[in-house]
Amino acid sequence: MTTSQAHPGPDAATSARLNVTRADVAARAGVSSAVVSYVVNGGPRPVAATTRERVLAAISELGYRPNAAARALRLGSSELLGLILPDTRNPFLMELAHAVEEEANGRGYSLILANSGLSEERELQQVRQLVSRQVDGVIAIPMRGDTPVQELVDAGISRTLLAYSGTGSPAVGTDLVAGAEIAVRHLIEHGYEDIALVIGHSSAGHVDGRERGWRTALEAAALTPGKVLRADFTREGGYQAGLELAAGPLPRAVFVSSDMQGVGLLLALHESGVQVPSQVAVVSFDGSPEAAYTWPALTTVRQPIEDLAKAAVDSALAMIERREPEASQQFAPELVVRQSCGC
Amino acid sequence: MTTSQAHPGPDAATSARLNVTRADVAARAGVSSAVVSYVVNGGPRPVAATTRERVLAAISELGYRPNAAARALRLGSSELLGLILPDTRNPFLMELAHAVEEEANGRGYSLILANSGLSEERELQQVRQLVSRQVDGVIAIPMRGDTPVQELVDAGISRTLLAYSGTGSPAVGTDLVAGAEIAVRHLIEHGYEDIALVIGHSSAGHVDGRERGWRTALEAAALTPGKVLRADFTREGGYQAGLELAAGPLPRAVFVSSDMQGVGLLLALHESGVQVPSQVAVVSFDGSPEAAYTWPALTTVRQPIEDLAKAAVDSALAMIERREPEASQQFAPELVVRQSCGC
DNA sequence: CTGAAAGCGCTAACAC
DNA sequence: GTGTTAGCGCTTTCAG
Repeated sequence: MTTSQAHPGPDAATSARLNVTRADVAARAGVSSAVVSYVVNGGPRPVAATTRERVLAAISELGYRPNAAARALRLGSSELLGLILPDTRNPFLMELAHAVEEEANGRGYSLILANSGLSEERELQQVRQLVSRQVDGVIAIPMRGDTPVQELVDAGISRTLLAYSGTGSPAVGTDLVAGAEIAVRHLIEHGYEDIALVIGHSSAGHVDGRERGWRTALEAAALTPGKVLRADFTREGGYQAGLELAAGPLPRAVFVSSDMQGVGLLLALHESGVQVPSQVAVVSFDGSPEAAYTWPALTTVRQPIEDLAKAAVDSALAMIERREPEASQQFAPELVVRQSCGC
Repeated sequence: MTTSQAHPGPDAATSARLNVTRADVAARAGVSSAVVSYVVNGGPRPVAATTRERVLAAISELGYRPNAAARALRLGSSELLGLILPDTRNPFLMELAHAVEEEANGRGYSLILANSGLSEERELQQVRQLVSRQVDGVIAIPMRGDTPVQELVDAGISRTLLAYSGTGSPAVGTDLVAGAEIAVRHLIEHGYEDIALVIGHSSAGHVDGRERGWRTALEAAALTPGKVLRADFTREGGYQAGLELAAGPLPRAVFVSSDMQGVGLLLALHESGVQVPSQVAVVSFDGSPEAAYTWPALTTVRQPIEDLAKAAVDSALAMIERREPEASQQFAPELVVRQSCGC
């Protein structure tokens, strides 16, 4: 194994074998370890300028990096956030995860990514794992059951729920009802009257805001709600819905509750020889990048991902600092007009 | 703040205020903290069955979760892996990340996701952050410069490079040359002779394996290499390449080096009124799910994501345990035939 | 402005 | 089979 030879780093003898500690730095700088602490953390006590110089020099000569585990143990705070998502392969969720990561990093926190794989049991395992790891907060898109969230509450851990509002914990989300209304109103302005809906499977006792918005927009225009197709929030789900749509009497337009489903629906329609938008117009939801590259490009309602991420991290950190829940927040989505609607 | 009231969890008084420690469990079970350690970790010393029962009971009554920071400090091992990717929004990379996460979780490791955002400076920051956090190993798709990797070497941290082979660290990757050859041979079997290439921008002193494979397959069939288009590995990059292709004299087929580019290319071709596959046939590379839902569906060369993820985690852990680098590994990709090639 | 030292929760060597 | 205890690297109070 070749180690550093002619490269400008810490000297090989020191770095070859493991950890440079605060004591090493202190010795090299001829100060106590407390002083090293003060300069590394910029406090809590002031340090003379010349001493600071010597310490900084020692740090870089030795290639010293503070040990976060020790710090976490001492402080009871790991500066780690957990992010639990139902599916880390969903492109929209990954956009979100990316934005959350940026936001968290910008505030000195790292992110542990955890995938609940759409199973509540898995979600519970992940929560426990995160609790064990002393994360300071958790941001989650939770499953329906609330045992996992309850464990966070019990552990006294900051948590904020993304997308779905929950059980007494602050939630940050997009206004789904408003988003669906925007989409459907746009379709209505095109003059379409028979407007179908593609949405997820209904979970007991809860009607998705997008379904409500679709319905209210239609009723407000004195139109009768069209066909409702329920499918998974996946490309395959949308594909199946598309086949079903193509089989029956065609609606004039469809509001599809996610871009992924929209992509699948488009394929099914193509394969069935149905023209979009001339025979069936489509508006979808989410605003993932993928939707801009379909044929025809999808008109979609964009969720304000940056806002969501920022608000979620804000909320989690506020709760960490003040140890009490924040208020929930909803953000307004926005229509992105492309070709699939007939524009 | 409402805490647990009528729910079957740890009793409220204990859990409302922070951490249950090993000592609490020991006291409640009437044993020493060492014994608690033995039952939690299943060793290193045996424990009598009845004692174990009492300890387990105390653990669940108190809702005790071991403190990973303390454990990490003591053991010098955090059971954390860092994954550094150039772009956490790239769907192919996310598939990979997902697979790595599954694999790591299955072996008791959690994953810290870090995004280098295609900048070497950012990559270096991320590496330092991970070193600080005492990650046991790092899996990375590194940028070209090797300072960041060198810092890992200096810190004595296990590292394995994904995709691009590097500077003395073990690398796990797909055999790009073979993959490109498979794609191009398939196009040749269709009888196409003028076969273009869409690939990334060439970086100094390095020819992408896919370019080499494209060339050798063509030469082996005594065909002259067609046009080479260089573009970003993004949908937009592929779109630009597609416009350029549509403008000039059309090749009979194109090998596109990534599905994302393929998606963009398809859109540009549609917009330009070029028929796929009848006028131009397309085969792309990666095997992302997205490629199955384009119109027409993309024939693509699938990278063996699961194998890559497993090998990368294996390699990282082997290095952690044995403290010496593993050998590099290459995996064979596989052709997924769909419609864009003319099949 | 700087030093000494206690202690965060855990593991494992060593005693019994 | 179980108990005692040192010490991992860090922060911070309390003395100088």
